[in-house]
Amino acid sequence: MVEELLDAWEETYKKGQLTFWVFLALREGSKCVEEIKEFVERASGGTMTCEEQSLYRNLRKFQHLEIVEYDSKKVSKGPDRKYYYLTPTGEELFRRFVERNIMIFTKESIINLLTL
Amino acid sequence: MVEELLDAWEETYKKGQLTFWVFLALREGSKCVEEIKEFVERASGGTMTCEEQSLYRNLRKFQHLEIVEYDSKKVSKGPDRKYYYLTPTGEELFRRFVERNIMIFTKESIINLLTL
DNA sequence: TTATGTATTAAACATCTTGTATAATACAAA
DNA sequence: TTTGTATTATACAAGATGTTTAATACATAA
Repeated sequence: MVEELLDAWEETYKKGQLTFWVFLALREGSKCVEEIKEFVERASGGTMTCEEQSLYRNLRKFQHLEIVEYDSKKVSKGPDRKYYYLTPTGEELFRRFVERNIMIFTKESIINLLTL
Repeated sequence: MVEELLDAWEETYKKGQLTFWVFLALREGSKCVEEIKEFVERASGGTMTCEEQSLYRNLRKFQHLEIVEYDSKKVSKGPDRKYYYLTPTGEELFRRFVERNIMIFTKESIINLLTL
């Protein structure tokens, strides 16, 4: 019984947190969708996951808000990939967000990513 | 412009986190709705807020799930108040949740509340 | 050239949470 | 009896993510 509650709680808890993780990913350097997804899952120790569709949707929105931009890069196979990065506005937004909110990580691997 | 984005981001970011804060509050000891609200705002350094209606709604749901119960207590003025507390199932749920998820607080005032 | 695979964009629907508003109920105290 | 307060109940709005289904664009292989 506790398992179902736990799953439901976790699912809900993570809603709304993806933006934060995307910013965390892009602060490391520009990344394509696949790399962002990998970053999120790895950096969170597997506790955060996301669908690529959600990333595409978010990134397009962030583009319109002018907080991310991208460069198209050729890769070995298939069509070009878009490598996203934070604009100065995006950087400032993230900085302000972390200043104003309680940010929440107990795993050492994350804490050093939060250094501003 | 950054201000509006920040407000919108924060509003979304906090959705789904109230459950966590309610559990955090009740782990300190049984509390009525008003006290839970005060706890959340104080313990989060003002970064988390919530409406009492949302607490009532959540607590009723938690009751049905048998993760919280309450005792009615007489107070100096007005009708009795319900003082909620975690059931053993609720305690276990919280413990498991914190084990399984990256919990995210940089403010010292919160970190010691997370001690299990 | 044609067919195939992959990245990306798009739109719609479901589910869930919180904010907000509006009522209704229950009960203590003036 | 009237008033104030705690609680329950309902409904709607706003947002986010998961999921599904298509469509578009383009590189590469056959």
